[in-house]
Amino acid sequence: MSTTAPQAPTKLQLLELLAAIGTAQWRDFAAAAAHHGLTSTQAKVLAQLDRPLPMRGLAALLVCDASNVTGIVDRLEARELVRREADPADRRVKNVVATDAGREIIRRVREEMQETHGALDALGEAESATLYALLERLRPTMEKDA
Amino acid sequence: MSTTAPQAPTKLQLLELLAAIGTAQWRDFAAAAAHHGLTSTQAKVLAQLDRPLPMRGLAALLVCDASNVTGIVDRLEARELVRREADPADRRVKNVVATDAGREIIRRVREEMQETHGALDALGEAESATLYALLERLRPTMEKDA
DNA sequence: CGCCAATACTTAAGACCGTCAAGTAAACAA
DNA sequence: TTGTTTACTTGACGGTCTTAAGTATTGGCG
Repeated sequence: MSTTAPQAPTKLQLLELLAAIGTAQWRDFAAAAAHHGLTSTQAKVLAQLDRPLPMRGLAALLVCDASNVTGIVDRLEARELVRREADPADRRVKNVVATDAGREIIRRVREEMQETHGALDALGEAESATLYALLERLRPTMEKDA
Repeated sequence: MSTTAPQAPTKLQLLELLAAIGTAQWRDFAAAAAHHGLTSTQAKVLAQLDRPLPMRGLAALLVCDASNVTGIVDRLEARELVRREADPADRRVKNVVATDAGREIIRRVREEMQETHGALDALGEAESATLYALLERLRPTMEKDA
């Protein structure tokens, strides 16, 4: 009953494995960020800023209170990694934009991550594709809130 | 060129997907913990206490400084979810033990997690097995530190 | 044995993250 | 205009985490 197919794991085992992978990934991210003097939260914010985003939008992406974002952006702005720009259409809104320095630093963090996670290189192309497809199926359900 | 096999994802795509899944999982865990008045850190500690562990051991598992553990255990102990017991063999050591209440509360958190992540139920048995095997292969490399 | 280094834990100070409650300013609608 | 909603900030408070210093115990070594 188990020639080619691996043993079927219990749901709990799978859950725990997923958690282990998740925390390992998070630790690597935090380490890479720290290496550049950023907290993981700061790096996470910077990672969203491919395009300008209002404070409110950032809060939504981070799933946290808007007042929290104020402080994080304050600290990033103090280091010139980010800029607040007035929105011409609505003067209540402040759009957060990554500076060149900001883009550069997050690029490096990602690079370092990618380097570290060369772990993925251990997978062949077919395996990568399979993993990707499976995770892609999990995603929508997991990102719905409880 | 894509009859049965899915498209091969770039390493970056896979990395981002893995991150997305990781943070979704973490959010669910935090939410379940909060539902029982625990921070995610506290829940994480409680989750380790299947068996008694010295403070030092906890710090190692959490990959953080020992002084940090003192505070976390203080708060858990104040709520009677955990107890410090003197180690008979080495009087410097304090073993942390989950109380019945502690075991019960973490059981419920897990249950709620498992409930939420009924997302995994969407996978068939064979798919679960494949996913498990793939993640299991990633694990050792990812858990090595940078 | 007596001394000294290593180990386990705690304490205190300081930074950051996160929440809630309250406040300001602008937009918008009746 | 008046009142409501929306975007953001501020302040207070608790939790997490680090670093540096301090206490107690262990264990090695002359």
